[in-house]
Amino acid sequence: MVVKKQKQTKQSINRQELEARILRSAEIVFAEKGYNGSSMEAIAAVAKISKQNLIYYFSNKELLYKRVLKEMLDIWIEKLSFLEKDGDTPEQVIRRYVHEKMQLSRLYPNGSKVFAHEIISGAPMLKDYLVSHLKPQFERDVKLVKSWISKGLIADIDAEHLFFTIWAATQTYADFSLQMEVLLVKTSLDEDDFERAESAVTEFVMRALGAKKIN
Amino acid sequence: MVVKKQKQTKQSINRQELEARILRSAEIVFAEKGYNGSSMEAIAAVAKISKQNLIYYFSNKELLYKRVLKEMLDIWIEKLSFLEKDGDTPEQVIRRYVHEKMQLSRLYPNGSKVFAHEIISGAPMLKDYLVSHLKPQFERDVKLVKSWISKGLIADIDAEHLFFTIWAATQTYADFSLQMEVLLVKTSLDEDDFERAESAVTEFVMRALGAKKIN
DNA sequence: GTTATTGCTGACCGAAAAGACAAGTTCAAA
DNA sequence: TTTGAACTTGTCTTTTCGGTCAGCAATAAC
Repeated sequence: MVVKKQKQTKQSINRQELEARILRSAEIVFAEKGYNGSSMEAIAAVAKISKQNLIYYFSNKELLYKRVLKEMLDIWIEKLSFLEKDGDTPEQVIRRYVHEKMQLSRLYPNGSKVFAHEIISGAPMLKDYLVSHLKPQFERDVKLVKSWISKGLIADIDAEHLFFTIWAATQTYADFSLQMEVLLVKTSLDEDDFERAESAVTEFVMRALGAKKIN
Repeated sequence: MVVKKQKQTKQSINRQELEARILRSAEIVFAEKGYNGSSMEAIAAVAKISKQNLIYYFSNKELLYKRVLKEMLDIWIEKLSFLEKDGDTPEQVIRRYVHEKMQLSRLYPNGSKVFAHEIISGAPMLKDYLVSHLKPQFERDVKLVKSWISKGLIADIDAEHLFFTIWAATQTYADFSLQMEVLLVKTSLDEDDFERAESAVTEFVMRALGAKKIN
């Protein structure tokens, strides 16, 4: 792809920084309030600019929302490519997959929540993207898992539902973190919690694959 | 508890029916739009009554929302008591637990979604309920699982995170059903899908517990 | 049948929010 | 230093929404 070389003026730098700050702010508000519950005013307040200025950068709410969603999804698609490196065993591939997904829950909890709100709501703004981007990757990954099964490398499990379970089990640490905080009596999930979570989920998945040795 | 005997007039019967219809309608709308995105007008439209009449039955939106949430949670708490019946093995208890949870996802997808929206949003109206009702049950259930571990009845797994994983893996079939429909190229998840899902999840959990035989 | 209670509706209000618009300010290039 | 573009803000309009209120209609109690 050709990227137009842009002169870096004081303005253009400010612009980039401010856009990024707006997107982060929007993510926070959308995660907490959903699309309808979030006002441009509230987002502007978090970004510490006026509402009118926010509208100058993102001319309307829907556009801003879609940008937030798309940023999250692009990161996911990128990080979760289920590629086999040479010499990797299925176990290694899946282990890395779970690790990456868990990282994403930890690093981008707000984006994850925005996505969750959107899917639960019937994905009015996202369905096309799911079909065009997520589905091909899903189908490729399922095919790979099935080939492992037919080669006898892993147990004969339900490949599609394996993915659903991995996604659910990892994403829950972003979306439902509040429930866990209440149950574990913590104000927020810390690094240790995520480590425990990751090793619990990893072990869970490894056993599902029929791995002989766990550690 | 003493229940006051109420005369069953034509009016009181209608009232009960209409209240129930309103609650079902509210559940549908809240599931799709979340609290903020749902208008009383929209709920009234689904229930096929006027907005004013809706307000006559439920004097404000917050109250209606809390009723919807509470109904769902009461059902969950009731169905998901992790009680050992005499002679049950841990495997049987957990198998039944997964089965019940899966049933709830199938039978009450809308209530589940309302709950999910609420938790993701930081549970502004639910935190107290979680602490007072869900937490004690969780702690009791975790204790039981840990006792099984110490008796060597099941593998040495992380009890807390086992629950988180089971909840996530089962609830995802209600909350994220749209994503699955897209990926599996279906208009809705049918009975077969739920059966496949349940047996996949059950098998995963059973393996995690270290069960020797799967089928 | 008369009265009291319950159920229901149309008209209205105030608050919040999206966005348009115009005016002013800062900055970079000539 | 001037000029035009990029940036910022205050004001205003329109729409949506939660909720009130007065009055009408149906039903139950006597």
